[in-house]
Amino acid sequence: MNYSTSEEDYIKAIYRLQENQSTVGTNELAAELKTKPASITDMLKKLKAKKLLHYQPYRGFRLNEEGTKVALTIIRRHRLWEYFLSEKLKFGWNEVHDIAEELEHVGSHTLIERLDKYLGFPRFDPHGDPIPDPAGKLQVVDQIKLTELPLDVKAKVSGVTDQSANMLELLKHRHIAIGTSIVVKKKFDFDQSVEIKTDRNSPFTISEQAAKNIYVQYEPRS
Amino acid sequence: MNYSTSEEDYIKAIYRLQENQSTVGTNELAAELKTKPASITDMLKKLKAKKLLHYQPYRGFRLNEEGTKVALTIIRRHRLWEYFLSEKLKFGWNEVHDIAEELEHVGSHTLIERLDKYLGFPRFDPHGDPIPDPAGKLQVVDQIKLTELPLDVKAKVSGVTDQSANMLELLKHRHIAIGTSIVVKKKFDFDQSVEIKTDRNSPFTISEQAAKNIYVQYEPRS
DNA sequence: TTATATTTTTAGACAAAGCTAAAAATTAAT
DNA sequence: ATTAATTTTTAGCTTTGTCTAAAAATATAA
Ligand SMILES: [Mn+2]
Ligand SMILES: [Mn+2]
Ligand SMILES: [Mn+2]
Ligand SMILES: [Mn+2]
Repeated sequence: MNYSTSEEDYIKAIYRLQENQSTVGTNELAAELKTKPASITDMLKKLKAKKLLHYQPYRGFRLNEEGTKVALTIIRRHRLWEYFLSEKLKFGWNEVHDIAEELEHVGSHTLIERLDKYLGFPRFDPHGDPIPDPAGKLQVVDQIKLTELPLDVKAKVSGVTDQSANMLELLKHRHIAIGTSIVVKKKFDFDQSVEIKTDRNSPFTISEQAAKNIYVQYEPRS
Repeated sequence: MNYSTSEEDYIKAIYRLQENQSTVGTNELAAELKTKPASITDMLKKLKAKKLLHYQPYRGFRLNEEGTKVALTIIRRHRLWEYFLSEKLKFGWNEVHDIAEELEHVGSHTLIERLDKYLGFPRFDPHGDPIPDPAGKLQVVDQIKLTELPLDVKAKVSGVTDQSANMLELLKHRHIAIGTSIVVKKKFDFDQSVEIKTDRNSPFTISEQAAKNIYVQYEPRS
């Protein structure tokens, strides 16, 4: 089957939202895609007709097996292009997303497989997110939130959940990137903020809000 | 200004057609784009409203300066991607066109400039066609048709006009590619067919139809 | 358990891009 | 100079994907 750019973006957004919740709502998806709820209902009918999701009017929706597979191939394309842009064209990790958002819709199967090979079969994109394999299997990563890391244990930054411009700016300012070594020196119970130490900086404090969006792994990367 | 995928394909097709003739017709463009004449008329009105071409109903049309500039930036994107696909991803020169036809519509300006740099500022695409520079200037190439090459003068294949699958198959079979050294041994006045000799083959004959689509240059490449 | 608020769907419109069939203009042929 | 053939445009319909405003369903609160 072949899907339109719009359909692909909807599928991808539903996948993203249903990772946390068990079922996705209309308003929520409308906000995610910056469209209006009415448009969501329309598209849901089409995607249901194409048997990509379970959907009971008023009851919310969820991708089925086929829909999930489609989502993962789009995510694969997206993340491979992000890797290309960052690794080969030297874009900053905060610049790659928007361009990949367009490139991901170029359909050719061979294109993606050759790109993958050319890039050396990378397993993580520049944001630390795993790249699904050709069959749509996702690497399981043993990463934990920075807020869950025990005191004085050295770990490496492996991913960032919130990839908004604001968050990326904060990380850039603190010289935190994928691979940065990091140790939590203190947690303040008052506001859950954490004091951390990286190789390149003297200790500093970041908010809980920031910390819970940063993922780390114990030393050896899987 | 920003143009839709359709608009870009129309502009590019008009550019291609008006290279030979002074003015382009509706049926002609419809054939080129595999659409119906009525659709052409509709789109022409839009492009005229956007001031990209001269157009008098029933009288034909032609890109103006602005339209030509737009056409050349699309062609630039197309040919840079073709070069990438062929050079980096090892696609055959007969496979790159269709994929580039999609990639060319990804708009980011920086993307194209960085891609250009990454590729080492190539000046010709895999079919031997010149890549417009960032300002939209086209290399002038001193190439002539194989039919115009004098007898026994060594030249190099520099381009192919007809890039249909059939033509490319013929060239592949004869081991003719961009850069191949070639000498015309004889021209048959009866049907204008030419006998040629390449490095890798004993002499053989090709039709006028094929020969006039092959362009060659005298030894030093500009 | 009614009343109120929120969420979701429906109804009706619109712009982009395409098509078919019919009308109009232009060109070519008697 | 008519008539015939060809080219081009117009009129009217269709499909996607979007929107606003109103109606319906569900959830929350008094
Ligand atoms: Mn996208
Ligand atoms: Mn990413
Ligand atoms: Mn195209
Ligand atoms: Mn080409």
